[in-house]
Amino acid sequence: MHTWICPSFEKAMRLLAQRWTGMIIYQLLSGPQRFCHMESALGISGKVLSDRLKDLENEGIVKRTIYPETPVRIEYSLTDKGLAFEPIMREVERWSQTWLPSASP
Amino acid sequence: MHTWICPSFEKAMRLLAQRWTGMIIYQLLSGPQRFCHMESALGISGKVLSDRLKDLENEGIVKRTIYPETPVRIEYSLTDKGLAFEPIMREVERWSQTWLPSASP
DNA sequence: ACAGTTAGTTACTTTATGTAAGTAATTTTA
DNA sequence: TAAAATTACTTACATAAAGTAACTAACTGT
Repeated sequence: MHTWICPSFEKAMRLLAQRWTGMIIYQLLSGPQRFCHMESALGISGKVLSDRLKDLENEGIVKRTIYPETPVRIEYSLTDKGLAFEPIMREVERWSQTWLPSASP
Repeated sequence: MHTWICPSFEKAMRLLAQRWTGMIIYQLLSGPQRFCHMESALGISGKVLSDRLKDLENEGIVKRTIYPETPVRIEYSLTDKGLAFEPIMREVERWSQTWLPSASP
């Protein structure tokens, strides 16, 4: 059994270990976005994006806002809890730039 | 198509989005460890741990050292590339402590 | 000799992810 | 005005990844 790792930390890691979760949060760090924009920006399928956004909404990380314009516009954005991922993303960025230099063309 | 996200960043995220990868790195940040110790500390199955350690070795994040004692001892440790994950883990820890306070008993 | 440990592997099941097409409500274009 | 496109999804199905449990092989301690 394993009881020696902090459960909060474990849960956070489990979130990030869900495929696409991190990329979705990173994508939303650049501002509120619509479903189909995220779909093409990330190269993710509608099904998985839909699932992930629902999960992230349930976790209180993403907020779904309906603008009842005509046509209706639905935007996804980060809550404070989601915005607080920024330092993590910055460190991932730093690590990747140091240790995974882009391949030569 | 999606070409606007840095490929290095994407690769780093894909690493972390592999289940257990983050937890294994975190576990090894506390020092070199043997297979069966990690197995029980993380509550991961031997099969998956074996797979992940192989992947991480190929990525140059984990080093496998054989001590030809009797009986033979095999230890897994982080390379510099692996140790450089520490700031990321610290930020994940910080986020989790702020936003995922442990449930009441 | 027998049970236990270590570092795995193998076979099989379950879950997660990906792919492609479909839908319903609009809106733009010919 | 009919046909095509867009948005925000869902559904059905295929494949890949993870989990479970049992097994192996080499040793070791009792």
